[in-house]
Amino acid sequence: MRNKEQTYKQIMETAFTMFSEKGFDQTSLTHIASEIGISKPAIYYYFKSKDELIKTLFEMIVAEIQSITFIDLEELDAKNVKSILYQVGESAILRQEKDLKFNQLFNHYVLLSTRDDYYSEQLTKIQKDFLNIFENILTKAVHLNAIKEENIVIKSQLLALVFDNITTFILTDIKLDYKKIWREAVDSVLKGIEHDEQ
Amino acid sequence: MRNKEQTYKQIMETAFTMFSEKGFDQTSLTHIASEIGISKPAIYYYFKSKDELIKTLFEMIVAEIQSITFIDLEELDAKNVKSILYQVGESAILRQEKDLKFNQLFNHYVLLSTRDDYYSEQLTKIQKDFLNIFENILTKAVHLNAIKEENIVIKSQLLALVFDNITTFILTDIKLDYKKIWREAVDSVLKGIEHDEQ
Amino acid sequence: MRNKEQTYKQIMETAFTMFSEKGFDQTSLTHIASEIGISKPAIYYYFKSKDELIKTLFEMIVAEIQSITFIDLEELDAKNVKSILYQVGESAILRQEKDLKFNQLFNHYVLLSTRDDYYSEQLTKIQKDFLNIFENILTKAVHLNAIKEENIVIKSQLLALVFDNITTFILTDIKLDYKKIWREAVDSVLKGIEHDEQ
Amino acid sequence: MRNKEQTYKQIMETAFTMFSEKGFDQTSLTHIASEIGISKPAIYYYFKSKDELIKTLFEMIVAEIQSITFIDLEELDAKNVKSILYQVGESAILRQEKDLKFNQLFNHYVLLSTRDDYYSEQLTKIQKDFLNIFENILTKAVHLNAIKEENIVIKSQLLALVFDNITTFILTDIKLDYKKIWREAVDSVLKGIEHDEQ
DNA sequence: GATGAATGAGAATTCATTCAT
DNA sequence: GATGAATGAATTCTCATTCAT
Repeated sequence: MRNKEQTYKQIMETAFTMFSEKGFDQTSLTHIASEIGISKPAIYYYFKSKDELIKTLFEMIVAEIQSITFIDLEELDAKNVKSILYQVGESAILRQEKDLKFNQLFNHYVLLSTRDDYYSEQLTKIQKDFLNIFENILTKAVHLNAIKEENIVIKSQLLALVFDNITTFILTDIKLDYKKIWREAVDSVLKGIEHDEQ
Repeated sequence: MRNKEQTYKQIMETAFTMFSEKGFDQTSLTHIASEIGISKPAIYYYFKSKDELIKTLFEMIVAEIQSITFIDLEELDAKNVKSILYQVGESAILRQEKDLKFNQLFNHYVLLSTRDDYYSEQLTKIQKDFLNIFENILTKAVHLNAIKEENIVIKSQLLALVFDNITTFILTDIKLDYKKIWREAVDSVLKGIEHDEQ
Repeated sequence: MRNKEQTYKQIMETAFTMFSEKGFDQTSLTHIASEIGISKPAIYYYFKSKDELIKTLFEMIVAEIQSITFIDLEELDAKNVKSILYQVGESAILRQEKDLKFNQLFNHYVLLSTRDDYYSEQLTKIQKDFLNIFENILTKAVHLNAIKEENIVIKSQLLALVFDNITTFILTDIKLDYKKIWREAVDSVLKGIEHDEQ
Repeated sequence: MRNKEQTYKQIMETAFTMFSEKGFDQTSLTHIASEIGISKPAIYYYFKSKDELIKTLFEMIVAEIQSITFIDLEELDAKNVKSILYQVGESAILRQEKDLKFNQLFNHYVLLSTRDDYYSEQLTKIQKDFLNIFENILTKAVHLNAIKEENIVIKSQLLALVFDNITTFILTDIKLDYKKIWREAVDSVLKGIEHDEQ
């Protein structure tokens, strides 16, 4: 009741958890408020509407995704292409296994995007950025002479699809060795286009 | 509209369309009934509750998925492993591009599964079946001496993930050459483990 | 619970009374429903929204006003101009004294019209019709040679204003002899323009 | 904005405008506060409650009405009865055309009076004062031998009703020549009871 | 087979009001 | 003098569900 920042944070965190677990429609502000132990109108003090809360949370998530998937291409050199690629996937797998809620919530936004243009546009942007990451890595690798310029657009899209779906599969009850699968993906895709010294 | 079977069918079809477009929570029985031009209680004549309608629809979808993804391993021989794999993906891509609603609705069930054990269990089964398809193909290919026995479990899981995510990506606004991506996936995965005569 | 027409009528009547007594904002659907002894959603079965209930009631009132203020000009002849005018006012005064709620509710619509174009337009129409009634009577009287053609537009507007405000004043606690006032208005206005035989 | 008096004035002025435009129920303290640029609780520093703000504003209006409708009977003499009466109406019409908000707000209090005895009593008093003004003028005119003592109570009430409704009609979209109507009213009412020299 | 009429529960939102600071 | 933070109560409205007919 005293600390503004704290209440705000609590709302965001509780919303994050509840939305990720039950979706937007099944999570009422009454639920959120009573979970935190505040009154419903208190939420309205911080957010103009439920939609605004959902949107604010989305922006937070987007920012986080962008910071997480950021890769410094400067680090890339002829020798470490593969290990960088391994690492990108492995760190995502690790994070996802630790914070299942994150991707879960993200999926709710994906469905929300089918009925709301704002989310639809934003998500398309994110997905494109995401595809670009792998294309940029492979393109740079070509310039570095680490791999041959062969079908690299398609190959990078393939990697992106695998990467993306691994994080989704982790949400299911199916326990696979996702790290190995990712390494296999990287290996398979690069096999044959790596230069000899690699 | 008088005919029992017909009304039932109409309810199922309308539910299919509306659920896929707006999700379960955003589709009320009132909407469905008025879309068909029947009264709301009429739905209760055919389905005990909204949940039961959702479940019945799910069972229909599951049956359809199983019939669609069925592959007759008998057809497989040493020479056509790759083309069979190509075909599996391509026919799925074709179908999906024609009937976006199907996968869209499936995604709603995926999210529903996070808060309902019944769906969670069913979906896990489906995903496992799905993983098995590719494992069975590759295993058979090994027996047929078409490919070497090298990491084939992981490889088949990799193919399954790509296959699965292609159908999901088709739903987004991002237009990629999914057929090429799938061929690349098959090629990459089999590269190096194919026997010479292949 | 059984009779559709009855429930509808009850809602309309209760809304009529409560709206006229407390205005639209201070009358909640909960109030109306509990006054009738039905549930709140029952009202929604008959009216799409509170606004629609308000509008339906308005249309009823407008129809009633039109039927009440209708005057058959055919009845008018050179001898009865004054007595017809007396009668118009007296019957309105009588009705208003019997059904205070009616004009009270009408006043709420007048205020509503300041924030809703629909009501604003409708009310302007009604007021104009109303002004026309007196103009038509006086014009006809001129044709009948009952009165001289002298300032009759202004005179008819004057009568309309008096007529209108009498019904409003009746709502207040001030008891005046409204019939006498109305007769005085008619007499004053016609004085000097009546033809000799009148 | 720092100054106590000034903030008080701003609240009163903003309340005046907003209440007159949207009525009491549709004007929230939040609206008023944000319009002024102060916090909602600040209003509570000056007024115990919303009701008190409404009441204070009412008292201000009543005072203004009384000052506006005050007529110095001393000015009246046998020659200027009509011109004084013309003037009373014309200045009211002029003022009203300039400040529509005033009468609009007054109307809100009229409706409020139907559910609140305080306003009901106050308004009755005002209306009576108002009726008295015209009665006093005509009575004085009789004493001055300007007009005959004939039905002057009813006549003065008639004038009051016309006067009152003119200011109300100005609020509607109907543009009439209110000055002419008023003159017609005065002329009609006095016609026949004026003394010859008049 | 189907519906008209109705309901209880619960949703988002707004408001006047309070109080520690 | 003024406000940030919060609340209880109320509002409109929607929904899944029921049941007599």
